[in-house]
Amino acid sequence: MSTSPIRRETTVADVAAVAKVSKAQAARALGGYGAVSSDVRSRVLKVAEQLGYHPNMLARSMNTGRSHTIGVVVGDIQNPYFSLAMRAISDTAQPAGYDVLLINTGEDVKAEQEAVRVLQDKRVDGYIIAPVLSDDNAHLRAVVDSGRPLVLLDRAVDGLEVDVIATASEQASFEAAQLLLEQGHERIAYISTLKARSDRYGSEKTLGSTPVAQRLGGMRRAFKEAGKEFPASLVRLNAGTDESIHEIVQELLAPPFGATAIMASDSVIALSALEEIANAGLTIPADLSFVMFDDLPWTRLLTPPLTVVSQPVYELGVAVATTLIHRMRGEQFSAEFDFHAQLIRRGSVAAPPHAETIIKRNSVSV
Amino acid sequence: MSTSPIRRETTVADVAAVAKVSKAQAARALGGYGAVSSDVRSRVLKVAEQLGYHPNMLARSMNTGRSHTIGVVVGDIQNPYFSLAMRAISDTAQPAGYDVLLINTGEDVKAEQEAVRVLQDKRVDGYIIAPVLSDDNAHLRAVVDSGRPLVLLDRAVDGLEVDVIATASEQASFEAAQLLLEQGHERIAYISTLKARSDRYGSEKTLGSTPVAQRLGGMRRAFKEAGKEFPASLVRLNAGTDESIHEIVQELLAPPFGATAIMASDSVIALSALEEIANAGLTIPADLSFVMFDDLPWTRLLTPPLTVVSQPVYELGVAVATTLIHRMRGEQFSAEFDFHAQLIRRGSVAAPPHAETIIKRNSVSV
DNA sequence: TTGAAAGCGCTAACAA
DNA sequence: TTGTTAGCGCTTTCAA
Repeated sequence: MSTSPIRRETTVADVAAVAKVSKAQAARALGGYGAVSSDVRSRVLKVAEQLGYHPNMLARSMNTGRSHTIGVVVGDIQNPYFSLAMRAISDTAQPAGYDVLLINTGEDVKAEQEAVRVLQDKRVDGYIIAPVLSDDNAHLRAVVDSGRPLVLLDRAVDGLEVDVIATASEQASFEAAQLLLEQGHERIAYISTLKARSDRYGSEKTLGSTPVAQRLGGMRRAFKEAGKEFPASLVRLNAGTDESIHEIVQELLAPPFGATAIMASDSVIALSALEEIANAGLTIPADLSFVMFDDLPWTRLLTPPLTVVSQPVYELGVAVATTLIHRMRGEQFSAEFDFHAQLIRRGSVAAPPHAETIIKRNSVSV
Repeated sequence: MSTSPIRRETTVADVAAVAKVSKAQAARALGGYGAVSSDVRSRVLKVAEQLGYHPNMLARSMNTGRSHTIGVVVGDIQNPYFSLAMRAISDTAQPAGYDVLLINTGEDVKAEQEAVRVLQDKRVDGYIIAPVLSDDNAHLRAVVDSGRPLVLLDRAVDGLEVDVIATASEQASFEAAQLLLEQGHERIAYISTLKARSDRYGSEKTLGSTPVAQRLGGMRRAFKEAGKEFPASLVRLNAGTDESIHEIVQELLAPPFGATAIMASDSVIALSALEEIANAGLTIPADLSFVMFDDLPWTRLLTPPLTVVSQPVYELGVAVATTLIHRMRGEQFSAEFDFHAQLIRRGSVAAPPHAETIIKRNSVSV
C-alpha cells in the first residue's frame, strides 16, 4: 500500500509549507477570499491538488458561523407529500450552496423537540419545519430566539410570527363538500392524521390555522350555504396508523354514523381507507363516495379514478426553500406566494345509495 | 425585548465562569467525559441550564473527529423506493445518535461526485450511497480511501470492496418471466431507469451486479428453460423522464417490437407506463400483461390488481444503516443479510391476445 | 478530582 | 499583496 490507511488529513498548513507561502495566504487561496496574487494562487492550488487537500468545513463553519446546512424536520418522509416537498427543497437548496440535514419525527412532538435541539447544536443556518402541533411552540420559539431563520411548511403555529408557506384550501374544500352535498350526501366524514387532544372534533376547539382547520372551515361553509347541519361527529383526527384508520372507517360506516362519503386528508390515509372499504365489500362510488387530498398519479388509474383535491406540493417546497435562503442571506424578501388547492372532479363521487331524488333523476336521464 | 437579537451564544467558558470552576471541568461536566465530582457536575449543569447553554457540535466534532452525521446519497428521494429506505435509515440511525445529511442526485453522475465531495468536506462519519453507475467509481474509491465507512444500497460497484446491501432478485425475476412464458408470452419487455451508455441492452455488455443485471439474468434463465430466445431488443434502459417512458412504451407496443407484456423496473416507471398504456386504449391483462417491481399499496387497488415483485425495502434500509453504524463504531460485524424479492401473483398477467392455445383452455374452463 | 495550557483547522484582524 | 498573531469553542494532554 502506498498510502497508510490511518493518516491525518492534509491541512492548509501542509499545503502552505509545501507551496512555501504563509498559512494565511494558502488559506486565502484555498478559501477563495482576501487578496492573493495569481502566482501564489496557482501554486497553492496545484500543491493542494497534489496533496489531495479537502477543506474541513467544520473548522470553516466554526469561524464563519455559517454551516451552509439547513435543517428540515418532517413528520414522515415516506409520505409522498413530504418526499415530494423534500425533493423540491433539495433541488432548490443545492444550487444555492446549502445541504440538507433531514430529521423524521414520526409525527411525534417529543421527537420534534429533540430534532430542533440537535439541529441547533449542529448549528444549521436555517430551519424548515412541518410542525406536528400548532399550539405547542416552546421549542420553535427557541429557534426564533436563536436568531436563525425558520420557515414553516404546511402548518402555521399559534403566536409564532415566522414565514409560513402553505396551501389555501378553504375554497377547494368548500367545493368538494358542495359537490358531495349536491349529489345528496349529508353524512360526510373527514379523516386526518392531525394530532389533537381528542380524536373527535369539537367545533368550539381551535385547530389554529392548520390546513385541516381551513378544510373543515370550507366544509362548514358548504353545509351552511346548503342549509344543512355540519356533521362534526364524522370528523376524525389522530389517524396515525393503518389499524387506527381501519377502525375509524369501520366505525364511520356503521349505524350510529353511517357516513355516505369520506374525505381523506392525505394519500396515506386514503390508501388505508380504500383498503378497508374494499374489505367491507363496498363499491365506490355506488355505495360510498370518496375524495382524497393530494393528486397522486395512481389516483387516475383506479376504477373509478379518484376525485381529488390537488395541491402544488413541489412548488410549495421550492417556495419554502427560496424564502429560507433569502432569510439566511439576510436579504429583504417579501414575495407573496399564493398557493391554493384545486378540486379535480373524476369518478369517485356519485349520489349516495338511498338518495331517492338523485336516483330518480339518474333513472330519467339514463 | 428582554433578549437582544444579536447575542453571542453561551459557551463552556461562560458556564465555567459563573459556576466558578475551570473551563476544563465545566467542559467535562457538560460533555459527560473525564472525572468530575458530583458536586461540580450538578453546579455546572444548573448554571448551564440557567444560561441556556447549548454545546457547539461543530467545535466538538472538530476535536473528536466525529460529526455523528451520516451522508446519504440517492437518485430520487421522491421515488417511493428511496423514501421508504430513507425512512428506515432515519429510524435506525437516530436512536444510535446519528443524523442524516441527505443529498439527491437526480440520477446524475456528476451530481453524485459533487455530493460525495460535499459530504467529505463536511466530515460525515459514514456514507450510504445508491450509486447511479456501477462502473464509474473514482469518487467512491476516494471515499473508501478516506477511511470512513461506505455502504452501498441496492447496487454494487465494479471493483469496489465495500458492504453492499441489496435484494436478490434473480429468482423472483425468473419466476415472473416464467409466469409470463407459461401464459404464452414471448415478447416480454423490461424498462429500467438504469443509466447505461446505450438505451438498448446488448447481452454481451456487462451491467455489473446491479439488480437490473440480476433481473435480466433471471429472465434469460426462464427463456432458456422454456427453450425460447430472450428478446434482448425489448430491454430498455435510461428511462428517466415521463416523456422518455411514454416514448419507450409506444415504441415497444408498435409493430417491429410488438411487446405483449411489460415489466417495469420500479413504481415510477410503472406509473408512466400504465398511463401510456391507458392512453393507447389497451386493457390489462386482456391486451397486455404487466408486472411491476416493488409492492406499493395502490397496486392492490387497481382493476385488475397488479402482479408485482415485492422487495423488503424497509428492511433493506434498516440493514444498510445497521451495517454502517457498526462500521463507524469500528466494531466487528459480519451479519449475513439474505434479502430476496418475491413474486406476488395478482391479476395483471394473462394470456396474450393471440395465443390460441391459452385462449382455448380459458374458454373451456370458463 | 482539578486546572493550565496546548491544539483541532480554519478565518480574521492587524501590520508590514 | 503578504505574513503574524489571535482567536472560534471545544477536547485533551499533563501536572498538580
